[in-house]
Amino acid sequence: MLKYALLGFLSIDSLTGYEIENFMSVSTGYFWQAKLSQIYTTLKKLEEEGMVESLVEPQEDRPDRRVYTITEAGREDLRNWLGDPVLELDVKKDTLLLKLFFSAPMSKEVILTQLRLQRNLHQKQLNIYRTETKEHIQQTVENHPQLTTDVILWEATRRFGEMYEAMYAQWLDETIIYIEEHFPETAAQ
Amino acid sequence: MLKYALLGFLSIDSLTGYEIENFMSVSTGYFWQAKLSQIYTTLKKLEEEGMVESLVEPQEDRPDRRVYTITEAGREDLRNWLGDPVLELDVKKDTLLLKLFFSAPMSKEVILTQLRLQRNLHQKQLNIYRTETKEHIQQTVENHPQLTTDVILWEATRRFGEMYEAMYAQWLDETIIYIEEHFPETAAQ
DNA sequence: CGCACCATGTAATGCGTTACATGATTTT
DNA sequence: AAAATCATGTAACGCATTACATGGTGCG
Repeated sequence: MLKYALLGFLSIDSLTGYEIENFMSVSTGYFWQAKLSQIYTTLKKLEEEGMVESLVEPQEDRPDRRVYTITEAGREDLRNWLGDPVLELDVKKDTLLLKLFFSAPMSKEVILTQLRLQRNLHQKQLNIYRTETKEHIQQTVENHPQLTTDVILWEATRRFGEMYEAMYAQWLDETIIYIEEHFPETAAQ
Repeated sequence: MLKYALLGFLSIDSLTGYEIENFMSVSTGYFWQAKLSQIYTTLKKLEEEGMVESLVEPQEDRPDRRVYTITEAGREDLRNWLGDPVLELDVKKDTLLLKLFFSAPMSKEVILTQLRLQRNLHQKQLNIYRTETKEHIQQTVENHPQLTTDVILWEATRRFGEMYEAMYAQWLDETIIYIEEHFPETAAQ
């Protein structure tokens, strides 16, 4: 599926693998990520499939840049995928929830320490969505007015991130209070 | 990490791979899932590592049941993992968000169809958390009063699922209205 | 008559991460 | 002096899914 993320970025502009990784980490990164190594190998595969083409720009004192451009076949594949209805919900693996589920043998304090730490992490992420991510989107529309339609959708995904983190922090607050009041002092086992 | 989910289930009771899959699909399934094939191979690996032991119960007219029991080493490994602080947020891959992010070249109607379909899926999942999952937890505590402490934590994860789906549905409602009012009628490209 | 449930496993394939390999320029 | 940025790629490994292989019982 990374395939379509790459085609998506290249449908906006021709880019190198390195540049795609940069954009990804501040945009789709919160719901779709990849390491550089996987981006490079996937781009290579996409070129073999005829979905993208690459041109090498020689550089001095640095590795040459390999700039990828989407082909018409790539655009069509992307459009078909975008139009395909999403019929199933993605399972969202969550380490904290998994630990909490099996934490009955742990002490109340260990559980609360976990939850309070998590509270900080989610609050930080919430602030990122509200400041950095928001600014990033606003600057894009100022510098590239032709992306106004894209920006409407990017802002919708940013707003999702904001609501998600606010909900997570809220749930943690409630859960911390509940555990403080109802979890037995001594371990169950 | 599936390793710890399996140790977690076996820390509550001795079970077969098949039974673990059944419990998983109605409990941790929403934040940690695995296919039977992976469960079987992982249990085998855990036995080689000395974390679990298995006994074969012969059966007639059916494959013999292989019942796994957690060892003291397994319990210790699980406890260590449960106490380890979770320092990073899991990236939650979301196909719908990825599609939406790159949907600027699609028509307004295609996008709205996607979002409305998704609205139904999340509403259904919300109902499952509110009815089936809730009943399942209540029956567990009635049939196994010694699991009262576990059930406090299971209910917390169920509540997370409920809040998550309610938030997702809410975001979809707002996004649908926003797109209806602000997305251009003709494709941007 | 077909489907779901019970019950176990292996093999092949695909997706993703970590480690390896290189190396100049710019910022702190 | 150390770390981050720019810039590309391969190799090894680990985690996850799909397909293959087997087969009886019970329900609608």
